[in-house]
Amino acid sequence: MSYTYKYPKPSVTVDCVVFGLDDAQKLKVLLIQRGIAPYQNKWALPGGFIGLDESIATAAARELKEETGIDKVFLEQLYTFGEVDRDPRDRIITVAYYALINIGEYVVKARTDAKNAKWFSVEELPPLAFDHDRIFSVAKERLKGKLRYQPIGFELLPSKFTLTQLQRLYETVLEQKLDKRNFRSKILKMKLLVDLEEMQAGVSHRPAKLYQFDKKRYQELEQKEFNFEI
Amino acid sequence: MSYTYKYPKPSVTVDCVVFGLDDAQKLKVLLIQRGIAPYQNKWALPGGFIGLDESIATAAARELKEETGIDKVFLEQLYTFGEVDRDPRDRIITVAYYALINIGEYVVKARTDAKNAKWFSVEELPPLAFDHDRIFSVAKERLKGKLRYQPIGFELLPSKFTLTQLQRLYETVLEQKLDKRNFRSKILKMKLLVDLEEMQAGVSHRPAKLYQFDKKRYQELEQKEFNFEI
DNA sequence: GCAAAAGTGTTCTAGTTACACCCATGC
DNA sequence: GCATGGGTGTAACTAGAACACTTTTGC
Repeated sequence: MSYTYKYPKPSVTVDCVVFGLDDAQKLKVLLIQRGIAPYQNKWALPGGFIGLDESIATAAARELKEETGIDKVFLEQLYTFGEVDRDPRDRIITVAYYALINIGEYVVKARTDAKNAKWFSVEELPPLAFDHDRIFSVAKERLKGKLRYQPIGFELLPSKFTLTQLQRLYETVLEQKLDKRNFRSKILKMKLLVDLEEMQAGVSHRPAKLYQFDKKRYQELEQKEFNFEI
Repeated sequence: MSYTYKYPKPSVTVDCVVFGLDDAQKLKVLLIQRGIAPYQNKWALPGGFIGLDESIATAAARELKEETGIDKVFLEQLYTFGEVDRDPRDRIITVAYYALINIGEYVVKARTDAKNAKWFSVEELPPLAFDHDRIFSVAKERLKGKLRYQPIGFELLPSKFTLTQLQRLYETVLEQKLDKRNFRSKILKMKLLVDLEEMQAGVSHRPAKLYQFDKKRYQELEQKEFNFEI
C-alpha cells in the first residue's frame, strides 16, 4: 500500500519528555534506547508518528504507552520543533509534549521500537538522538517556569505525601533553597491540601503528617480568579 | 508531479493571529477573506502550507508576508492544533503563531489566496473558518498572560510613544483599569524607557513626553535575573 | 477661560523575608 | 541518649494599593 499526494509533505511525530522524581527527590527523565536506525542504540525521547485518525495528544499518550508502558498521566503540549535538518532521513516536524509522573507507580518496560527504557538524572544525561537535547532543555525550562504558578508539582508525588517531600520537590525543580516555615504557611494558607490525619510510616525519626492535594477544590477556586503561587 | 509515501501523512500548515492597536487604542486582529474553498468568502486567520525547505517559523513569516504584506514583526509560536476533524478536506495539523504589530506602520493588502484583508476589533469578530475562533481565543489568552511578564506590549506601539498610550494598551489587553501614578512609577523604575526629550505634537491639550523602549538594556538586564513585571 | 489630558507623592495595608528552638521516633 | 527530620510564630521589611490636585496646551 502506498499514498500519493500532489505536493510533498513533511512527516509529523510526537515526542515526550517524561519527568519523574526518584526516592531521593532527584529529578529524572525517562529515555528509550533506539532499536532502529537512524541513531540506533542512542538514547532518545519516547515518541513516534501521528496516525491520521488520532489527535496529537492522543498520539502522544499512545506512543508513551507503547514504548514505556506509562498510561494516564499528566501530559501537556510543549512546543513544535520543525527545523529543516532536524532529522537526517527526511523532513520531520515533531510536536513535543511533557509528562509528569510519580515514578513509584510505574515499572517502565521497553517495547516496540525501543530496546531499552531507563530513568536518567537530569544532571547526567547521555548524548541524545536528533535535537532531543534541545527539546529536553525547553521542557525543563517550562517545568521550572510553570511549577510556581500552577499546581502541577503534585503530579510528580504519590497521592499521599509529606510537606517536606513537597518542599524538596520545589527546591529540586526550581534549583533554590526555600524556607521551611514560609513554605509551609504559604501552601497551607491556600487550603488546597487535605490533612489525612495519617502518619508517615517506616522512618527512623519523628513521622510526618500525610497530605493529599485537593484537585476538585482547586478547580472550584480557579473559576473565582484564585491564583496558585509558591 | 506527485509524491508517494509508504504511509499516509497529515498535511501541516501555519496560521497567524496578528494583533494590532488602532488609533483609539482598541485591540484588533487581522483577518483575511478566503478566496477559495473550503469556507470560500469566510473570514480566517492568514496562513498556509509549510514548504519542505523552510522551518515552521519561516513559513509563518512567509505566509504572513504573502497574504497581507506584513514583514519583519514579532512572531512567536502559540500552539499546535491537530484535532482529526478540524479541516473538512483532509487531516491537517496547524502550527499557530501570534504576531504583534504597530498598525500604523503597515497598509495591509490582500494577496494570493486572500481576496480581502481587514482589521477587526477583537470584540466583534465575524464567524471564522475552521477552528480559527478557538485558535484566536488561545492567542488572546496568551497575549493577556504574557503581557505582564514580558515586555512585548511595545511591539504594538509606534517606536515613540507616551506613557498614557502605554497604559491604555495595558488596560485594553488586560481588560482592567490601572492606576496612573502607580503605573508610571512602576514602569519608570525599571529604567527600560528612554526619555526622548521630545513632545507629542498635534494635540489640543498639554502635550506628553515621548519615550522609547530600550531593548538592548532589557536584554542585558535579562541575563542578570531581572524580571520585567507590570 | 475652559476643556482635555499630563504630570506628580504620600500614607496605609498586605505580603514577603528572615530567623531558632523543642518534639517525636527508631535504634 | 543520640541522631534525624518534624513541627511551629513573630518581628522587620518591602512592595502594592489607594488616592487628588496643579500644569500645560489648543481653541
